Parts: sequence; C-alpha cells; structure tokens
Amino acid sequence: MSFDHVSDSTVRRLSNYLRVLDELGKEGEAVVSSQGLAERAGVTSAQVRKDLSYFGTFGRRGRGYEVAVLESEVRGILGLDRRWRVGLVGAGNIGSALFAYKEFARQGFDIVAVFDDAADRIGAKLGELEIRPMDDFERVCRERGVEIGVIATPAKDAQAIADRMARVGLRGILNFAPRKLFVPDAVALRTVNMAIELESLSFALAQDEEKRHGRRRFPAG
Amino acid sequence: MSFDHVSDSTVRRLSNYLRVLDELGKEGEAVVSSQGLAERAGVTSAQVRKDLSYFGTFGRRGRGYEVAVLESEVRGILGLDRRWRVGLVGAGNIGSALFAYKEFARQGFDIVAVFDDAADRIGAKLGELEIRPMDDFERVCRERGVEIGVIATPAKDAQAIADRMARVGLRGILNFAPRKLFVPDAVALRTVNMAIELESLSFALAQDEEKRHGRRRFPAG
DNA sequence: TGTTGTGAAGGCGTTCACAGCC
DNA sequence: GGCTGTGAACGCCTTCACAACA
Repeated sequence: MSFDHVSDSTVRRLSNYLRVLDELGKEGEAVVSSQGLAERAGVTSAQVRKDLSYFGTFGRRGRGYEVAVLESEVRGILGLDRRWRVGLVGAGNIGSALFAYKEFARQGFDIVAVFDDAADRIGAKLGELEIRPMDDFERVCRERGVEIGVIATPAKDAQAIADRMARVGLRGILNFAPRKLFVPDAVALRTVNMAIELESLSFALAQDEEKRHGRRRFPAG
Repeated sequence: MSFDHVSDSTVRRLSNYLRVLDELGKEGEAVVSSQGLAERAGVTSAQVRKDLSYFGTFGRRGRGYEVAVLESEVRGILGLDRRWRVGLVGAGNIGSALFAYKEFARQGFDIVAVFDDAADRIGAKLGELEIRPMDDFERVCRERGVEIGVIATPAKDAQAIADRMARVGLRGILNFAPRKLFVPDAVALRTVNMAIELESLSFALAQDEEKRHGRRRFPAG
C-alpha cells in the first residue's frame, strides 16, 4: 500500500510546515504545538494534526512536537533527503531565472543540462553549462542521467517537449508554460502557471470593483 | 449579491477555458460544445457547463457555444477587459524575468514602477523604468496610481513589504516569495510558490521510488 | 436528435470533539 | 492539566442524469 490517498492539499501544506519548522529551528525553539505550527502556517491546529497523521505519529501528547525531529521527518516524507538530476528546456527569461534560483538547488534539484532551440542561444553558457540544441535532448538526458524535466518554453512548444520527456523516460515534469499538459500516468507533473494566478487575481479585483461601484454584470441570485 | 460563492477552482478553470477558446478561435472554429472544450482543458463536460452556469447562460442547446462570444464573456468575468497598474518590488532574477514576461502585459497588467533596496540596483534601469529605493515606495505608488503589488524579494522581506502594500492601499498582491503571507481581507492575495511545486513533485517521485523498490517508510495501513 | 443548464447524489477534504496518553 | 491522534459530522465541489429546448 502506498500513499496515493494523501491529498495534494496535504502535501502542499507539508511544504509550508517545513518552512515554518525551519524558521522555528533558527529561532531556537525546541518544541512546538500543533496550535503554534498552525498559526504560523495559516491553518487550523486540527488540520496540522490530521495532515501529519497520514504519515505516522510524531508528537507527544501533553507536550507537542520536537522541532528538529518533525522537520527531519517532513523532509523525508517529501523526498527531500536525496538529490534529483534536472534537465531544463528553455533558456529565455524564465529559464535563466530558474537556473539562478537558489531554492532550486537548496531543495535538492541539480540542473545538469540546458536545452534551447534558438540559434543565438545554442552554444552559449548558463553558469557552467553549455546550452544544447533540442536535437541532442535524448542523448544528453541519457548520458547525464536526467530524471526530471523543467519546461520553460513558449506555450506552443510545451506539449511536444513533454511528449519527448515522457518518451525518454523522465519521471517528473515541472511545467512553467501557460498551458495544460497531458502526460502518461507514470510521469509526475506539476505546473506553475503565472497566467492563472494573474487571472484569478484579476477576477478577485474585478469582483471588488463591482461591490464598490454597485455594478451588476452577472445574474444576481 | 456578489460572486464570492464561486470557488477558486472554478475561477482557475475559467482561465484554462479562456486559453482553449483563444486557440480554437485561431484555428478558425466558430462553435464548440462543452465536450469539445472539456477535452482540450482536461476536465469533464459537466464541469465546463457547471462552471459557466455560475455566471449566466452562454450556450445554445443542441448546438454549443459561439467561440468568439464565450471568449469575450469569460474575459469579462475574469476582469481582463481593463488594465491594472502594477508596482514590482524586487529586481533580482525573478523580478527581472517577470518584467520581461510578455504574458504579464498581455493580460492587462502594466508594470509602472520597480523597487529594490540593493545599493547596486538602485538607479539602474529595467526597460524604461528606473529602479527606486524602498524609501520612495509609498510616494511613487501614490504618484503613479499603483493598484497591484508584485513581491519578488527574498522570503524574509516579504511580509513587511506586504504590510506596506496593504497600508498604502494597494488592492491586490501577487507574491513570488516562498512564504505564507497574511494580509487584510480587503487585499486580494495570490501566491506563486515554486518551492511548493518542487516539493510536491519531489513527494510524488519519492512515492514512486518506494513502489519500485518496495521500501516502506510510512505505516502501511 | 443533440447539447445545454441544473437539481440531486456522491465523494472528498476539513472541522469537530473527545478519548487516549504524557 | 495539556495536547495529540482520530473517528464521525459537516460542508463543499464534482459528477450524475435528465428535463428543457434549439
């Protein structure tokens, strides 16, 4: 039995707990209650306890959780106790920013190859790495043991690249292109879609606008 | 009555429908069924119809939806039929990438001011805009009528900046710092947290790893 | 006939509330 | 006494299934 039944929301909250635990550790706190953790993470204490309960029992009744112990447990649960070899496709604005993004390496993701098809980028360097043409994609992925692909290309190219990533056997894809991708079940896919966040922010602001000005654009019910 | 009861998931799906409708339009399709839209968006047809039903009735029974009409309706719903004035805080890797990110302007978000506190960045230019020190934040926001703030700073500074943004009256915040922020109800907040996506990808891969190797790190149930 | 729009049913995640334990 | 761990209740979102209608 595996832990597929753990919801995505739970996993995402674990990430937040981990950051809070990291902070608490730096502040010298040795023990924290579900209540204390919850306040900093912006959730309820019951939620914290329920989330953790899916993976084991880490606390002591009447006392709380050892910060250091819980942090290390959560790291393990999230699979952050090992490193992954990453191939980056797209060396434009977003790709370059990702390459320089320290969080990436800090979480155990090492970019070991960069690809782009723009003639003026091929052969250029990103850090120590030479930017390769997509023709070399499959060969270089095999040579360097790439396990995870990051897509930072225009939306129109994203699905074709995801297909190649799946075909060459990559196990996970992090997609930054503003497009819904379809991949085989064997490939884990996560998407960072700024367009969606922008648009959902725009929606919230537009709603607010209506309230202020009393406009009614949609059926009142 | 407003549309606060519309779930966030519905709004996020509307964003996807909008991109699909845009594609369909470019492909010359005049009409699309909920089924057709659903397939491209990766959801069910019932979901599409239900999502749209919160805002009105846009289709014709027995026929489907006019692509152009629906696209324009969804644009309106998402508040993408106007432009917003944006202030960007943080001109490092992510801030610069955002500045150059075309989707931003395309969706109606115009960056009209850039702030950073690093001595070597103040006074430099990002596009046409001079990078200003945070001391000027409130004044420049008022002068230029900034309505939305974007946070692209290290995590440790993010909350303090969010506080200043709320205090000066910004109505929305888009946060790229990997930290949970707390803002007044009057301020709309959206977060793009790459660390969370990375970690949830890591979790999925670690689960997969266990399946392959038969390891059991968590209580089997 | 074909497809929408929508009440009702179902499923899933969150919250409650308390037994169990330190 | 205090706090965790968890079954049960709750509420929300999704899916179903069909009446309404072009």
